Amino acid sequence: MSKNVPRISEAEWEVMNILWKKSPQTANEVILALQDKIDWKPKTIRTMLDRLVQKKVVGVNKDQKVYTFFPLYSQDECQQAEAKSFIKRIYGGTLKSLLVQFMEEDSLTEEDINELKSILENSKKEKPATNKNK
Amino acid sequence: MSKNVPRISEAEWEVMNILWKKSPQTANEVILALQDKIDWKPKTIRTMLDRLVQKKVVGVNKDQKVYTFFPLYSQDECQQAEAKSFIKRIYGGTLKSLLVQFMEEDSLTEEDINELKSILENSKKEKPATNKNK
DNA sequence: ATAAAACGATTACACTTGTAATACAATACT
DNA sequence: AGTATTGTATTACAAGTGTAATCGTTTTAT
Repeated sequence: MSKNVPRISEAEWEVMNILWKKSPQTANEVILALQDKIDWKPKTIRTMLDRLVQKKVVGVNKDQKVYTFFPLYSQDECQQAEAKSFIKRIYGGTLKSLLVQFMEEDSLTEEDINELKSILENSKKEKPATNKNK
Repeated sequence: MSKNVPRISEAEWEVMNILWKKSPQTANEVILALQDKIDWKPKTIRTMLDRLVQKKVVGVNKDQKVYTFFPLYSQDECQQAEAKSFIKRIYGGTLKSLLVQFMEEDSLTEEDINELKSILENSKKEKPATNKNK
């Protein structure tokens, strides 16, 4: 069903990733969490938060003196949305070609490969009747 | 060694995809090729081409009366660059998690899965000493 | 109670992107 | 040769993004 997630900019993703790890969080907590990861001024992070709220990707709780923020979409939903459009744009729609490329470039270790294989194995999907349209 | 590819915007990718399919091409050829795919005015496509030239992602041959355009980077290089940054941003760097998600969402058919598996199988990479750092 | 510090709201500003239109030059048609 | 057409160059313009700073208001520490 995937409601359509508003678009999240590159910089905004950094903030979302923090909020998905734990929420709700105050602006300051987010700022601290991002501190070592990215070199942004606190005000900048605050701006990102405000924009995410405007976009309605993040909610605010204004009940306490200090606001807390929390995601309004699951990380999965958002990743899903991005991945779909990304793969379509860059790879003409097939996950396969992405994987092929990673393989060819050998950016995957033997171990990665095994892990991926086992993921695929374990997908003996038990959905005989769950025909969820195309 | 992957020179660093300039950033290609979403709309620009459409144009690049056309040029990678065949090149060089005149602006008009590109316009025709995109015609059914996207609803852009010819002028718009022309703008994209010009911007790609500015960014030095596309080259121009001005020797004939009508210019022809051609990519300055391989499709692989560009996909690589995008995929890397994308996966990092969205999936915290692991291709695995992307795959897992596609699996879970069962957006993959039984056949897709088999195909992916065989890709992984066939990667009995013969590179015993090519230890390419982490 | 004041002063300092933190928080929240508003404003800034340049660059990129999507989406063209206008102006000028070269070609092509009549 | 003159006019229509096509190609190229320049310009436009609003929305989105990266990256904050300023201005009040509320807390907090002295």
